[in-house]
Amino acid sequence: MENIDPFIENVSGKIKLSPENLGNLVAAFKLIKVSKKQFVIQPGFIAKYRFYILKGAFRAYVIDEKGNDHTIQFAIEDWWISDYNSYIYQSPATQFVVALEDSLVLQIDHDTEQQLKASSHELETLFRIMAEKSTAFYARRIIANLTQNAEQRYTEFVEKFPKVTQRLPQYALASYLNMTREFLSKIRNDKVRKK
Amino acid sequence: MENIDPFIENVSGKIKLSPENLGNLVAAFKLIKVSKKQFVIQPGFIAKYRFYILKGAFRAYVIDEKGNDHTIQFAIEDWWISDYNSYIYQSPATQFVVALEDSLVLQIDHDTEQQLKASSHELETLFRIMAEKSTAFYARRIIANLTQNAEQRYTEFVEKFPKVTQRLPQYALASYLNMTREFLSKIRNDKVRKK
DNA sequence: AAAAAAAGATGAACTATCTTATGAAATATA
DNA sequence: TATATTTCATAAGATAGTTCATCTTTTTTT
Repeated sequence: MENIDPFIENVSGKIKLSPENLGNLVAAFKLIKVSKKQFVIQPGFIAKYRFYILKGAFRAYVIDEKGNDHTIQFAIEDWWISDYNSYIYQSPATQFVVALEDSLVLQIDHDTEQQLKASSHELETLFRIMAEKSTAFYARRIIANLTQNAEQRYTEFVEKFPKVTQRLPQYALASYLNMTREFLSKIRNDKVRKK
Repeated sequence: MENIDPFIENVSGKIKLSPENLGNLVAAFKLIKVSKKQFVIQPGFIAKYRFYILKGAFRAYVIDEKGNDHTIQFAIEDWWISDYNSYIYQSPATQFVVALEDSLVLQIDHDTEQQLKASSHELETLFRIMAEKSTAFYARRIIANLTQNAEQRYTEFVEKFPKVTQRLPQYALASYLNMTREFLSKIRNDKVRKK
């Protein structure tokens, strides 16, 4: 069996669960191997699961009319990922979610999550806290997009998520930061020259 | 006493509460009059409250280094507003939240909300649902910003929120849509000419 | 109702970022 | 390990969106 300690720690950092609730929570997740380039969510299909990453890296993105892709979310170890509009409303996804590396994830399906939340106040609280943190995280991203120029967004991202930066293809990071890959390439090079 | 039926309906649309919980919920809110141009949240201070708007309109915004302001959120009747990073983490706000009209709001403070959520599984569920919806809403805004150009963002906003559009100063809408007031003015005028 | 202040329109000059194209480097695959 | 594929770098030309400055209209204040 795989080591799920990081998951336990992640959850415990949000709320202290009773042994029973923790047991039920863990039991609700299924351990899944996802190989590189494999999709776990695709547009048109309902996102049945949300994923906790034990090992590996994922990218969620949409493709616009012109065929350009735009990264909505990254996730490496100890992050969660899904297409939340699809998952929460159980409506067709608009995003692709793909593994960037051979990965190992804990998967929970929407129905099971609902039962879990209904079964225990404590577990409901856990998911409430997770949702609140997501809201706050997205709000910060919106503010960054509104107030910063391309170079500032890049610099801030690297500072905040150095580990993520190293494992991402540059074109994916560029599309997350709302700029072209060419422009990100230029920014990085200008930075090096300045030094 | 003011009519709070819209609030009851808003909550009931998210979850069916027991009479007792509904009573406790309502009791936790305080009815407040806010006059036009009055601030309910300011940078540097902790956002102690979140607000439900019974009547009126609000705008949340940040001011960047250059002195330009950027609208993070609007709210009219039956919307919630706060600086969520500040409210959730009880850390200093970065946003201003100001009344655009003479308004009437229901206000709940952070401590009371925590007690409420702790006191009842059902109420915890309510706030979990609210947080999930906020997450999904913000995700859609991020996607719109990544995938659409200025005119498309404007057109979509007007379609989605016609009532909000009518009550907002144009400069505030421009800054929400991540463009200058001059450019929004041009877009609107180009649209009129096309017809 | 007049005066002052704020909001919106307009246009010309400017610039941050994009587009297109091409070659080099790195990575994946046969 | 050779070949194919993907990613990254670079640069010139194009453009969506900004900046600045002025004028008109609307709203607020006196």
